[in-house]
Amino acid sequence: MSVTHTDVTATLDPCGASDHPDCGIRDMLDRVGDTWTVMVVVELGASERRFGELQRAIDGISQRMLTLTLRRLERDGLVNRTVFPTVPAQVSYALTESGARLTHLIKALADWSLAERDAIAAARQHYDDAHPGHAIR
Amino acid sequence: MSVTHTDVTATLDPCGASDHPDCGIRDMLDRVGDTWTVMVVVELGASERRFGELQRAIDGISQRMLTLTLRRLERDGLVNRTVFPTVPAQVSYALTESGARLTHLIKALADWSLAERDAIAAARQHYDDAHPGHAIR
DNA sequence: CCGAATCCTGCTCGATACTG
DNA sequence: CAGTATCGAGCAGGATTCGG
Repeated sequence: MSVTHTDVTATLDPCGASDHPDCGIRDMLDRVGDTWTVMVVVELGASERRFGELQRAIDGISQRMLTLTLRRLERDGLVNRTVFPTVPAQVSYALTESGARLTHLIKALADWSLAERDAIAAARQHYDDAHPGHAIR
Repeated sequence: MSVTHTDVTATLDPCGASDHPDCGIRDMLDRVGDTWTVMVVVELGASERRFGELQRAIDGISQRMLTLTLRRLERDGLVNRTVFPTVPAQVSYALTESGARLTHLIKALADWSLAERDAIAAARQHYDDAHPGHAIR
């Protein structure tokens, strides 16, 4: 009873799923859904970081993916890249204003995940029990 | 100055990027980031739908992906599947309570996307102008 | 009408090695 | 330290076909 699901379509309708396939929101969703983007933004949300610091902080990320992720974020104006002409070179990354706002969105994602995780885990358990051998994934 | 990015790490830290690789939040992010999941949930947020209706409403989705997406949502307890034993069979899908709450999250995503889309488009344009030939993606 | 099964392809990502 | 370049494996996802 508490939850009503009415106004989402109001927001999405002008460029919603029902209409033309590409509406710009997809680009954003792809980024948020990206494994590494979220982690990088969270790290940078804590404080400005250097390349190597990020790589060490984010477990399992490869040089390549860190580079790509940072480039995309930079391109989208969510991260600032600063090069210090020292030897060897030092490069620092920090969130921009837009990046900081992205941070709020990620917080919403995290809150939702934490709130729903138990319910979803239970639902999965129940489903898997009811459908043995039927591996969805 | 309006935007502070402090408490995100507070939320994510207990199972954050800095720590162990898998913390459950990733599962959720993967779903939200999924191309079709969001569209399906938005459609179902408007109203209960049948399989064929969904396929016609969501432009470009294949049978296969619609099936897979719905199965995952069902498994996670976000969608209820109801079979009417008519001939031929009719199957209806509707959001559960949890699914409706997911709807709120998606609204947050959509709001953010709309709010930032112009800034990001401009940033990209600027970046691409400054880095010609350097295709990030 | 709903969906499972099979095949096939392109793209993403990881590993590795090399520059400034 | 901070990247770029290249190659190869794995998997997501489209097309197609068949079953209930």
